[in-house]
Formats: sequence, C-alpha cells, structure tokens
Amino acid sequence: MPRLDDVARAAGVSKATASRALSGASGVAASTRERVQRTADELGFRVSGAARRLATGMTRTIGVLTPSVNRWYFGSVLHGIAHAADAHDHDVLLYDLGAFGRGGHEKFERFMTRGEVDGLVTITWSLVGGDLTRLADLGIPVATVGEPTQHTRSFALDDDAAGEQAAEHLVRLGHTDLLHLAAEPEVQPFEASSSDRRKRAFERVSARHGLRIRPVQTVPTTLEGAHAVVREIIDRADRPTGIVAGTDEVAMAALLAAHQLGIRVPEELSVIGVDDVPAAAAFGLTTIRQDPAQHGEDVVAWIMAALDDPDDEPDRSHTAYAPVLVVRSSTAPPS
Amino acid sequence: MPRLDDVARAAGVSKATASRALSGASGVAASTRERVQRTADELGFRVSGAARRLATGMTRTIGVLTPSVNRWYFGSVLHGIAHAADAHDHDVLLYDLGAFGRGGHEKFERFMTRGEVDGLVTITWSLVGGDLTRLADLGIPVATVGEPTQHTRSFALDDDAAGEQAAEHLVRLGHTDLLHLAAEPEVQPFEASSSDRRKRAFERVSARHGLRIRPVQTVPTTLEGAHAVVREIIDRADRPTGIVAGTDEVAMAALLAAHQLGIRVPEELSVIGVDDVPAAAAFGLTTIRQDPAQHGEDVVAWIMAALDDPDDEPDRSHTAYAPVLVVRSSTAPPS
DNA sequence: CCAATCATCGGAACCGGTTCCGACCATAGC
DNA sequence: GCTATGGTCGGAACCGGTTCCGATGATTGG
Repeated sequence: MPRLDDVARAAGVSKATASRALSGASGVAASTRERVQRTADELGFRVSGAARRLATGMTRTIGVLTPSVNRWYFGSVLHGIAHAADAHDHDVLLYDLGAFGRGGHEKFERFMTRGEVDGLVTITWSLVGGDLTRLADLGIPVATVGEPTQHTRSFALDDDAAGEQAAEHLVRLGHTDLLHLAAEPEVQPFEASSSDRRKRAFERVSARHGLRIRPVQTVPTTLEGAHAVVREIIDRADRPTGIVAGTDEVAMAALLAAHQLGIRVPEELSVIGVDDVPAAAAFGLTTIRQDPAQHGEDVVAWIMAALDDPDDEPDRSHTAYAPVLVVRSSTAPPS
Repeated sequence: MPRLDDVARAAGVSKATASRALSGASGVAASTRERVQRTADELGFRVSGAARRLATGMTRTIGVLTPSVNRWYFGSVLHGIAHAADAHDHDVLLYDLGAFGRGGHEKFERFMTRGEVDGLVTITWSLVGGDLTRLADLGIPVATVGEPTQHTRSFALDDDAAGEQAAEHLVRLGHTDLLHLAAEPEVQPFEASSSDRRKRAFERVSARHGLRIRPVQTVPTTLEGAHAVVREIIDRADRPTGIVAGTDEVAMAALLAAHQLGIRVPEELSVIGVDDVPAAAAFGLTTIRQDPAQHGEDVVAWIMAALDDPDDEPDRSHTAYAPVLVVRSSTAPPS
C-alpha cells in the first residue's frame, strides 16, 4: 500500500505539496496538482483515514444513536441519513441503543467521550434524563430527529397538526363518537413525546367539536404488540364509530382485529392512522403521511453546514414538518 | 483533553509504561498498573481512537454492507450485528448500498480500499458481479449473511429445507393444488438467490407428490409491491386451494387481498409464508420461522474469532440454520 | 559472594498524513 | 533597473498513541 511519501517522491515533489495537491488545498500550481494526482492514481494511492484523522482531528464520520433499527420510522430516518452522509463523503457509525442491553448507559458514557464522530444525530427516545443536555455540550454538532427538543437542533413531524388533522378528518365525515389509541413507546421518553402530543391534539379536537368523551386508550406502538389489546377494545357493544390511532401500526392492528371480529371497515368502523408506512396502501388505510427519510437527509445537511460554519451561536431551533392527509378506504361517514 | 503523556507524567512513569498499563499489556507491575489506571481516571483520560488506529492498524470497527435498512430481515441482522459488536467493544460502520444511488459501484470501490474496518459483513444482495470475490481478497475477514456463498464465510437460513417444509405442511393437510409465489428481490443477486432456492424446493415437493402443476408466479418481495399482483392472481375462478409464499410479506399481501375479495382464509384458501415477521402473529399467518438477529450475532462472533486467530486457512464454510414451522390460523385442510 | 535470569521500565522510532512558516522565483509596478 | 508582491513549494513540527530494544535492579542458583 503506497504512502503519501511514495507518491511525492514519484511525482518529484515534497510530501507537503503532495498532500496539498491531493486534498484540493490551494497554493498548488495546476500542472503540479495534475501530475501528483496522476501518479497517485497510477500507484493506487489511498489516503490513510487513520492518519488523516489524527492530523486533522476530523473523522469524516457522523454517529447515529437510535433506539432501534428495524422499525419503519427509525429505519427510514437512518436510510435518509446514510444517503445524505454518503453524498457528503462521510461515513455513518451506528449505535443501536436497543442493542446495548442493560449497560446502555455506561456504553453511552464511554461513547460520548470518545471523539469518533464529527457530528451526532439522535433519533427519538434515544436518550433519557440529562444525557441529551450533556450531549449538546460535546463540542460537536448534535441534532435530534423525531421530537422537538430544547437542548439540540431538532427535526420532526408537526405532531400537533398531525393529531388534529386525523381527528378533524373523521369529524368532517360526520363522526361524533371517536376513540383515540395512543401508541406508547417501549421506553419512556425524556420530554413530552410525540405520542403525548398527538393525544392532546385529539383531545383538543374532541373539546372543540363537543364529541363524546372516551378516555384515551394507551397501547403498544407495534402492530404485534397492539393487536390483542386493540381487539379487545373494539370487541364491545358500545364501540365508537371511528378510531384515531397514534400510529399506522396501531391502526393496522385495529383493521386486522376488526376483520377478525367481522366488523366491516369503513361501514361499521372508520380507522385513521399516522405515518403512511409502505403497508398502509395495501391495507387501504387512511392516514397522515410523514417522510422520515427526508428528515434524515435534512439533519445531515444541517450537520454539514454546522461543520463548515465558523462556530457561531449554537443553533437549537426546531423544524416541524407539515403532515399531509392521505385518504384511502378505511374511513367513511358513520352509518 | 488529557493525553497519554499527561497521564504518564502525573503517574511518574514513561509514556511507554503508561500505554502498557492502560492497554492491559503484560510486563507492568501490578502496583504500577493500578497507579496509572487511577491517575488516568482522575484526569479523565480517553485514548485517542485515531492515534491508536494509526499506531496499531486496527480500527475496532466492523463494516456492514446492506442493500437496505428498513426491511425486517436486514434490520434484524443489523440489530444482531450491532449487539454482538458492542459486546466485543467494536463499532459498526454502516454502508446502506441502497442509499448509494447510481454511483453505488464506485462508492463501493472507494470504500473497499479505504481500510476503515477490521472486518466486513455483507448482507444478501449487497454485491453483484465479481465484487464479492474481490472483497474476499481484502485481507480482512469477510462474511455474508443471507445466502450461502463460495467466496466468503456465510450464514443463512436453510432455504431448501424452508421451502420444502412450507409446501409439505400444506400437502400433509391434504392440499394437491398449490401455487408458489416467489418473492423477487429488487436487485438481482449474484448467485442463486434464496428466492430461487425456495422456489425449486417447492417444485421438488410438487413433483414428489404429483401435485397439479401451476407455473410459479414471481412477485415483488414487499407487501406493498406484491399486493396488487397477488390480488389479481387470486381473483380467478380456478384459484388454488393453497398458496406457498416465498416471504411473509408476500403471504400477508395474499391474506389482505383474500380478505378484500371476500375469500375466506383458511376455509377457501390456505396461505403459508417464510420468515415469521413480528406482524405474522397478528395476521394469524402460518409460517416458517427464522431468526436473522441470531445470524447477525453469529457472523460477528466469527469475525472476532478470525481476528484473533493467527491467519490460517481462510474459512469459507457455510452454516445453514434449520427452519422451524409455526402453525397458526392461515392454513387448514382444503374443503 | 558472584553471575545468570527475569521482571520492569524508559528511550526512541514509527504509524501516515496535515499545516505553519520561511525560502525562492517570477512578474508587476514605479 | 530595482523593489514590492504574490504564487509555489520544502522543511519540519505535530497529531497521540504503540512497540521494539536495551538498560536497570532485584532475585535466584551455584
């Protein structure tokens, strides 16, 4: 494996000049640069990432802290991040916190102070307690996607608007008796979660339109987790005419349960979710769409900008994405 | 940020000794080691990963090449990898090839020769053409999970057995008229894919039991992709009594389509899948289970062992995981 | 009591780049 | 024609560890 020294010698320049030529720095004659470039190619030279890191202090890597990797939302964000990072010629280091068993906290501690990344993005629910605050003091750009946060730059769906739109959609169809199924994350989030936000949005709409008051039911976020409990909830005589689910997975669980109980959708029961997961279309699920991959792209773009910019005021703003209603066949006027 | 020098000075030893003490190398008096360790803690010393990498040539990082990240299979493998890597105190660098747009090949090329990882695992369909072969010559342990492969160590479900078990299950129930829905990956794999293997297993079972011959139908792997085409296939007068789907997603698509067409499952149609994704239980889907997270754990364990072992013969063996049948309510004798 | 052995430690080279600073040369301006 | 200016380039320090090798002192065996 040829070193920079070799390239320099072969091209008849100094190591310093070779470095400049290859890294695209200024102060090198065009002809020289080209020559160095060429001999580097011929020799099959690759800069040593390790050496570059040591010298520059930059890792060309961004870290991602995520509570999970194989749920749609997280996976999509991660995908967006990977795409954008690659476009900026950066690597992505994955920290699957869910994988960290019980020792999660110490691992996190150790990781934090290791300086293996230039920037960090945490996905919702990743951090608890004061971790996020400490993270923000890391000296590198830190951003959160999935929920608004005080301590870092953040990106997320506008959950208030999403929750309202979902409920309003059913109200406009004529429903007056709705039930909200709040999706509860496995691990309790630090600040008010999107689940809470959607729930409160539902309650606002209920109050505004004087709907029948039914206590919000809290169920697991996942299809498999929610299924049994949702089924039991639906299997009652005084069932609502419409269900506003906090998540598509919960909504799909409701659809499945309804089917198994012989309840016709949307004739006897309307169901609306939030997310627009890929399977939603096949289910004919009316839902509120969000595009997590885009969030991932945006968060990386922000990190890159923060990396370039001279270190001005830390930016802790929040960008909320507007939800969009996608009407399919799981909702209709009550009969 | 204190350096090793500082720790050494503070502890009254040389940099060399401090290094040995902290890295756990031998040749250091127990008392000295403890003293160094203590002062390191007090000073809040963290080794510089960059410096260590440069000096040792080891990165304590393993790379993962995956065609996607938000499909159950890939996500699960990745989860297993992350878990195991963490247990071995290694980081994981994620290469979401799906994110690499068109330039995927060059990116791959560049990545290959960068030496940012100590070991590499590629997940099914990641590589095409001779890439895998070249990867294996990288000088670092390389393994594949998802399909048996000639060029690297590999781990995968025994697709032949899985395909046979699925078909046999329906045959034992008395079905004689089956249809196989082969799940076709978005990008064509290098070698015979698991899809092919399952398909051929189905054909073997068909021949063995003299079942009615229906040409295998090839459909997209994903629920959303398969749904429309499966629906059309099912919506015919001479529909089979049973469907063997190459994938749970395809099977669920069939279930959904059947429901929408008013076809009762399992009375009028039996459906069996492969995977046992989390949602399968809620669907009541009979399926052949595999545990990709375990594959991920195992592949990391192998890499770690390969890293420790003196460089003996390259191990290119394959471990096939035995499938297990999970019977639920989507299959029954034909009526 | 002396020499051989062993455990422990320090010095210094090395990993492979980046970058500050100064030298040098050519052109431009007066 | 001479000096100020700017563009190129080389030398060398530096990033922060690891590890080879030799020195030292203590212990053990004869």
